[in-house]
Amino acid sequence: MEDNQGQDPNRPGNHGTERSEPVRSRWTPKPEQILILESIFNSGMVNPPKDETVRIRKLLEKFGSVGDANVFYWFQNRRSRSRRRQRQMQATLAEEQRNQQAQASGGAIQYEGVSGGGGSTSSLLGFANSPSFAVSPSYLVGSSSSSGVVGHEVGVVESLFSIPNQMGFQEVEQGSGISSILCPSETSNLQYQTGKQVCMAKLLNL
Amino acid sequence: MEDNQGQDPNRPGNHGTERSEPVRSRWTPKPEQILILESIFNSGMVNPPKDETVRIRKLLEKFGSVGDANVFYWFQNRRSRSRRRQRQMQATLAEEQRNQQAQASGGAIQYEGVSGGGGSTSSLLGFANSPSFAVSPSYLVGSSSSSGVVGHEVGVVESLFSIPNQMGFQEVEQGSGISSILCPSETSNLQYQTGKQVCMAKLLNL
DNA sequence: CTAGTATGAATGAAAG
DNA sequence: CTTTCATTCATACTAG
Repeated sequence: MEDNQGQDPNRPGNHGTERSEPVRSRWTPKPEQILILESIFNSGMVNPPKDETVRIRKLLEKFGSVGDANVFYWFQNRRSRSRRRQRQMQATLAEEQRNQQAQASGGAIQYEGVSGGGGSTSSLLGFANSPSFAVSPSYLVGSSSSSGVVGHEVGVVESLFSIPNQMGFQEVEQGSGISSILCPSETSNLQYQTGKQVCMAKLLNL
Repeated sequence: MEDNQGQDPNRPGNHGTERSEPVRSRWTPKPEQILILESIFNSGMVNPPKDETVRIRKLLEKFGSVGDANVFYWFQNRRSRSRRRQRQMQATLAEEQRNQQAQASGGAIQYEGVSGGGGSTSSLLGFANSPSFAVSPSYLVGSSSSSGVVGHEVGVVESLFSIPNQMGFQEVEQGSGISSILCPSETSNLQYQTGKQVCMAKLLNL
């Protein structure tokens, strides 16, 4: 078992190390899958209930094998690490502020370039904060499985925009402003390896 | 209570994370302790009463510091995750039955289970599936003296076989049948990290 | 090759 | 009991 992801070698970092990985000991989400997950997460559903998890899993399965547990773990890890980062950033910030006493000129300390400007909490694609958006019962409607074709993801992404907002909306994260999903700032780091993919847009060949 | 496992240097990935935290914040059960706990759980006592918890704690303390709370939590988590696993397995099976499509290979990432398959109730030491074992009121009754094996832990395990057998023994459910403790099927997965220890026998150098 | 990092998975602890 | 949080471990990947 664990035969997931055996049919999509278009990984950016799939350089000459392994040509064909027979079995993967753990789930390695595809870029499209990460996009979907990030979108959902950024749209506010940071903790999907059980039934939603199943729905998300089914969505993700169009791009590669994935189980409910993977989705569950993904959200749990995402939440946890997002919070941790936030906390550390705050701690660092506070410390820097304390240290500023010795710095007369100071003040130009940034961390990740969270130029949070606006209050627009969401996706460049603008689907989550659209008022009339929130009630569609399915994440994805059609979108047949185009397995392996590289240019087709766009259609997939398009058809992705119908996610219900029926979440508890417990925490819409920090006030520094969420930047784009496609080019995330610190708050939504979706690259899952160092420099593996710098930007989601690039990642999907958009 | 924090100085448990003061002799566990086999940390493979000791990446430089902590710079000032020498003590471990949470209890990390030793292999022997896990064996004991699993044995008890598998023998039917899935929810030990208070006094039994104390007794179990005292037993476990022979192999490392542990508190009553740890034992309590362990059983609670064990119960909960066992249930969850079973539920998820049922759901997955039902769904696959409904689908019955062309999905021969592919994703078998399970929720919390590690692909059970083995129906063979085989214990490498052959003490768990002894007919008189499952119904015995003690955790682990005699029948030691299977020595001659290589590990030092054997002695420890042997000394484990002397437990005052006087428990309430309330519930003996788990209708799917108790599998081996040492090489668990999905009903009793005792490895607490993927690949960390594949089998309890291996874990104890047996 | 080795070292470092990001992250999936596991699980102890605790909250609800 | 169920769900969530926090910590830890193992692994996939990148860089050097």
